[in-house]
Parts: sequence; structure tokens; C-alpha cells
Amino acid sequence: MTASAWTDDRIGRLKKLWLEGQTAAQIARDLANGITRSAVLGKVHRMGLSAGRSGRPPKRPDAGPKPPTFAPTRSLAARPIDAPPEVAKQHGLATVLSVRRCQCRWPFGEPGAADFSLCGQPVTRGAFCAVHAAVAYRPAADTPRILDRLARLD
DNA sequence: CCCTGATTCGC
DNA sequence: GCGAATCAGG
Repeated sequence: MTASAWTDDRIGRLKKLWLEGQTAAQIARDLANGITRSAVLGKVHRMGLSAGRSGRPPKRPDAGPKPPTFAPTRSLAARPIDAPPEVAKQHGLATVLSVRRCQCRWPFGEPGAADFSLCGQPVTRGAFCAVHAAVAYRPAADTPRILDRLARLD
């Protein structure tokens, strides 16, 4: 046979079984002839029988327009690190991926959030710029007395 | 991991 | 129109 041609009898069988509540895989097994459950599903959906079964919100993984003919006459440089005019939220000049050793790694925002960033100012001490090092490396404001004790023990 | 149906997209 | 691939759940 020329393989998959949805003959009337097969469509009838499909419809019958589907309306009986058979699963797509079962129907596919039943019809055999190289009919896969995908084929069954496709046909079922095409016939409009799918309505009512399960409710999955439509999702668009793609549908993107193709830019094969897109002519980048002039390369618009990908935006480098630039001073954003935004005042909305404080964020840094660097990202986790872009930050260099010489850049302050003080975090801005919630790690994992889309806008999470790092300060990015020149490092002055350790991993941070002057401002943040002052916070990060602040000596214990409240020196534990126990240290004093230990210091004086002998 | 097995299964289910739903949806998309190249053919 | 077809169905594999992919997706979102169970």
C-alpha cells in the first residue's frame, strides 16, 4: 500500500475509537499500518475532534519571522557596557558572565533574577571597589570581647 | 521514565 | 493534508 492514506474506513475507525475514549496510542496500535500515535493525534486534531480533551493553553515556541534576507548594511554594534539612563533600579555595570577580575563584584538585585548584576567599578580591595569594600571589609564594629580576652591571656 | 493529548511547522 | 518533533502535564 502507498502507506498512510487516511481512507474513509480508517477515518471511521479512528473516529469511532477516539470517541469511545481510546487513547491515541491505542488507536495507532489498532490501526497499525505504520500509523503512529502522532499521526493519530494529528489527524484527530485536524478533524477537530480534539476539542474538549484536555485544556492546554496555546504556546508559541517559535512562529518567529525569518530574517534570511536581513541585510545588515551596517553593523550595529551590540550594546557594550553603557551607562543606562535608568534610575528605576540600581544595577551594576557587569554581569556574572562579563565581570572581570578588576571589576567590583558587589551584587545588585536578587541572584537569579533577570536583572541581577554586579557593580563593575574598578576593584580597590579584594573583590570590591572602594565603596563596597568599605562595607564588605568593615572591621567588626563590635569587637567581641572574647578576642580581647584571648589577646590578653598570656 | 513511562504515559497522555496539544500544537507547531516543514514537507 | 500529513506526521514528526516538541511541548506541557500526569
